[in-house]
Amino acid sequence: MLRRPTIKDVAQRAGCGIATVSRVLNGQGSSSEQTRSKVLAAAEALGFEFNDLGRSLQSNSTRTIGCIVPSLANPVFAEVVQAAQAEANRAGYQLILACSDYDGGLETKAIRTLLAKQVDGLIVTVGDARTSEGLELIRAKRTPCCLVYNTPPDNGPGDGFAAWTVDNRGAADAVAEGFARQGHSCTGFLALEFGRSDRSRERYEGFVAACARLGMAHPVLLEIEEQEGRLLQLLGAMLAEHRGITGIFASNDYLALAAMKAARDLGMQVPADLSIVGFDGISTGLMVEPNLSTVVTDPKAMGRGAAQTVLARLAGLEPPGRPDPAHTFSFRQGGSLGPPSAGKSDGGEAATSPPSNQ
Amino acid sequence: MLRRPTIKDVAQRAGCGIATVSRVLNGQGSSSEQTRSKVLAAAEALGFEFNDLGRSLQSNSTRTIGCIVPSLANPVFAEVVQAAQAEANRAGYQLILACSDYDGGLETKAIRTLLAKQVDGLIVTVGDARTSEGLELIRAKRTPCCLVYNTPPDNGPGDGFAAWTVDNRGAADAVAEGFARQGHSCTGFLALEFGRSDRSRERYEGFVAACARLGMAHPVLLEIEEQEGRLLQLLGAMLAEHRGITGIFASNDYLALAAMKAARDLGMQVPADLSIVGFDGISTGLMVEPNLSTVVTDPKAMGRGAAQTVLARLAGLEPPGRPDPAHTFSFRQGGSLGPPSAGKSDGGEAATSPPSNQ
DNA sequence: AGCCGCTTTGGAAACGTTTCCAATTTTGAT
DNA sequence: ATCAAAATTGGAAACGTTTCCAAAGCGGCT
Repeated sequence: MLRRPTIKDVAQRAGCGIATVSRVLNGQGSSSEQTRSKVLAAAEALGFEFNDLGRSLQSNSTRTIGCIVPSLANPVFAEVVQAAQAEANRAGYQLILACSDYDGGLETKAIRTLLAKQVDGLIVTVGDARTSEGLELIRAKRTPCCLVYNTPPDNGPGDGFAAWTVDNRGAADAVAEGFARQGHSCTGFLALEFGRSDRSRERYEGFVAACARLGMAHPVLLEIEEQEGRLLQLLGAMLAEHRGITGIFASNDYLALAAMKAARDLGMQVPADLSIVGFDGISTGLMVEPNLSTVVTDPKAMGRGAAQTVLARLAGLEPPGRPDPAHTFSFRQGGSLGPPSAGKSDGGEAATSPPSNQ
Repeated sequence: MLRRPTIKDVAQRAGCGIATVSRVLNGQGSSSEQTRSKVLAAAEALGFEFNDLGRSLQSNSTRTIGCIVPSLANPVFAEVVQAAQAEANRAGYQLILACSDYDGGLETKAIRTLLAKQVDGLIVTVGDARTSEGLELIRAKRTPCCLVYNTPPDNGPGDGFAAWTVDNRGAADAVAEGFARQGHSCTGFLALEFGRSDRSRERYEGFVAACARLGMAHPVLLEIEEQEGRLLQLLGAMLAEHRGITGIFASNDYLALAAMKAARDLGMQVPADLSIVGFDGISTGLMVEPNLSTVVTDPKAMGRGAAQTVLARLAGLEPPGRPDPAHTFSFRQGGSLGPPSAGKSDGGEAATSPPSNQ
């Protein structure tokens, strides 16, 4: 009595064929009242539950959607996953999750594994949509897929993929304008794992372009490597090295918050000595003093949208329309962005407009 | 050319039997150099990849572990999942994730679905281990399972399950001592979705017992329902209603942080007018001013431990030893816990001193 | 040449399900 | 009663894989 009962066991106990059991238990085809009750009784008595493997093998569909994100430590992705899952469940699909840990090798491996498991669709955030091997695999297998927080490039593996994403360049532009409005000219861009996230790269490029457009100095790229622990010291060293910087644009809110803490620990005032702007709009940003200025995005909407896109494709329907890029983000002015204090506000190209208010 | 190539196609192209292809591609059994290269060439040419469904059906193992947590919005569970996933991957297993959204019905459904998918093992945090239907299903199917953050009861569905958990009562005791040491006597316990989390209940019960032991007043239970939005107002109303309270123990850090913000918005000083202690030790707690006093737990260790326990059972090995309950948490004294200000510090039964300030 | 033992090979069964189809039973109308 | 139509039923194939087992190939030994 170790083995789980199969449909055969039910058939035997009910004294009928397996086809009949299948029909009764799935409520399809016709069956007499008498057989129906016998089958039901047998299934009940044995505690029978279907085995999805046989089912999926036969039906060529697993009612399963794979989802790959860099990490759940970032609440943005946690929300994406949560929303995608809710949406998938509503449609009777299950989500299989994998995290790539910002590692291209793991990313590829995860995609390969999920494809082997015959997921019906995929929702994916890759490190770099221009070079991802995993996307090649997905394309080769023609599995419906939607990118999240990645911009599909014009060529390369990601070309032609559906995507729900944020207008990183536009958002970076808004941030630059925010800095300019407060009278900043000399800024830095803070990124973690810069090479492993095309989002980060796009934000940086957009910021660089916007700074140029606004006559601000070319932003200093502050790239740090490690995640745990030493972040504070690294940041301290960088701020010490680049004294002229009056504002920092961090590629995500976690970094921005860490930078705020580091600045405080270094005896600097935010925003008087150093303004900080983040990206994502995680809720923690609203809990700190001063509030974090940031680019607010809607990860739930992204996850939901991506899921709907994949599900629509699976159902043969029209995918939902995607939002106007300009509405994929909003700049939230918080207390962490203010005019640079007199002592620090330096020349640069923007010296013409001194801070005026507040 | 729509259909994905199967092992049969490879066999045909290589001019051999499917058994041979299976052996070559899996590197098992013997095969001549000549056949090997022909098979490899054919597989390569066709872009063949194994279909895990057939494989799993045959081998009666999916190399898949199911994981169910209430929500990913809580970073504690995000970390649990992350750690469990890393551990599972190391052992060649894949994690299938489902979130129950703190809903018993969804929880049962998710467990049923994962069992139907023939997961080899399960890592689960249920709402209430004493009554969970899902645990019954798992038990009936004899699927190896480890609880996380649940205490297996002496009877009921969870009885006898392995578990990696925190000593909630012990931790609540430490919190009560923390309050007592600072001179608090009249406290409140703040819980969200109280009935849906046996962790919350244990913390409350432990806190009640400890308060009694320490001669403090019976804590007021502040239970709020909604998650989004109105939390601030609700909290405000409660604090206004229970003026005598000088300290709040929140059942998790999110609530604690929200409470801190609410207190501030109400013009109260933390900790002078109101001390706040949380539970979990999420990193955000260290970023706010003042620091959040909290019970620090190690969700990564829990996730890792639970995964190891399940994996060991699958491999027929001894499960790893579980930590001494006393070491499953540590009380972190932060700035949000201090002595009550003179005006508010009241005596004994709390009714004796009417609210005085603000 | 004959035989033994080793390597290599492929047919076939099995895993649990759905579904086609043909066979059987029931129903209803004459 | 008879017959056609409709309802019910179960055998068998199919999904893609692994593995058992018997057969075939082959080298070297007497």
